[in-house]
Amino acid sequence: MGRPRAFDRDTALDKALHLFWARGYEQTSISDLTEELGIAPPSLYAAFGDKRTLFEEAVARYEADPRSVTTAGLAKTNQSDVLRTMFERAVQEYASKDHPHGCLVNSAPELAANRAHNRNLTAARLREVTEDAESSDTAENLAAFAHVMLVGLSSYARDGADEHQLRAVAKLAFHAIEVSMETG
Amino acid sequence: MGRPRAFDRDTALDKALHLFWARGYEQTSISDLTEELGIAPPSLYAAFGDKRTLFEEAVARYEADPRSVTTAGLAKTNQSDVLRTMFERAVQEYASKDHPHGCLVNSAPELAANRAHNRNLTAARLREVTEDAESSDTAENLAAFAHVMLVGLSSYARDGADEHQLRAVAKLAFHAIEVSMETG
DNA sequence: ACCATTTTGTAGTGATTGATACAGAACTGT
DNA sequence: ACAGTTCTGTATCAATCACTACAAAATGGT
Repeated sequence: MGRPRAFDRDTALDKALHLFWARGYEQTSISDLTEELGIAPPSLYAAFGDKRTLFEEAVARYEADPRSVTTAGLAKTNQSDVLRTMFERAVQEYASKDHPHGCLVNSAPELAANRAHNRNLTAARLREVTEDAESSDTAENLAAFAHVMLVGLSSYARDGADEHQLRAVAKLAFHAIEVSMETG
Repeated sequence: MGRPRAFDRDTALDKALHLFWARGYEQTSISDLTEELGIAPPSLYAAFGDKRTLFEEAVARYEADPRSVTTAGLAKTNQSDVLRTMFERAVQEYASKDHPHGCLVNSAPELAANRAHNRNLTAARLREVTEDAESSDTAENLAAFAHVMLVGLSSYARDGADEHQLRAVAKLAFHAIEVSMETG
């Protein structure tokens, strides 16, 4: 019913996501968005609501990606695999040339709630797959350490570090985790 | 000569620093600054130049503080002490109630050059205090790991983590470093 | 007392911000 | 063919951005 939309909403959302990813929420203006998406402001507002709503939908799209670092880790069935998978995925993704460097969620100051959610998911998963019951009270600490590392790796990638440099750091971090799990 | 300044330049710079620290460069407007500093725009511009120059001077003031995390670490005379000092200082400072949470340099996207500088200083110091010559080629990796941790801890503190939570993460990180140094 | 110099407060600059009013265009259902 | 609905493009809106023109006020030097 009515005049059909002249652009593809999904690809437009994807372009918006990449803009927010590269520049951040505040630094991305409506002018930037309408130019990049090739549409006029009224079309953008009709399709996505206001700027904040568009940002939230873009973040939701970002987090729904199965390539997501946290999501990939949660699929594993023991603590070591969960965390190694997260680090390796971060190393591969954060410096990728296919999209802006770093992690959208770990870069945006306004996404603290998302970070807390991911950290909680990780902690819950680490508790879930724990075999030795005595190390379960450190699941929160392990998750906190892992996500602190991810934030740091994201920043490092944004500052220009390549995959090789990220991996060198991740290797040290994973070392810490294995030692921690052994000593309980 | 001429009419004397009606405000103290040094305390004004300090207030500006705290505003930038809490909100970031782009998110801090001239209006915010003139209101917080209690002066009118012409006074601000006459005393500090434009916004960017004021920001740079504020950052210089921030980094000149001897309580600075990196500075404190560089004073130590062996690798373990250098890094432990940095972590402990970060844990104490990043969640302090005396000033905005986190680290100004590790939070601002526009301060990548400062981060690289601090990382290089740390790597150089770690190389300098190395006794075992064979572990010297990992000084860059150690420094990179440490500063990735610091960025992550800064973000964690900004997200609301308290000193206790930061210390739990830092303890794991320091564990990683000691293991790495032992295994060469 | 007067001049030169610097700061102050007021008021405003043009540019950009997020968001819209409005009219015409393009579709569907009857 | 026509009504109803939705989208598009132009042309804005008020608010805020970083920044400054201007004149009065406050000093030191002579």
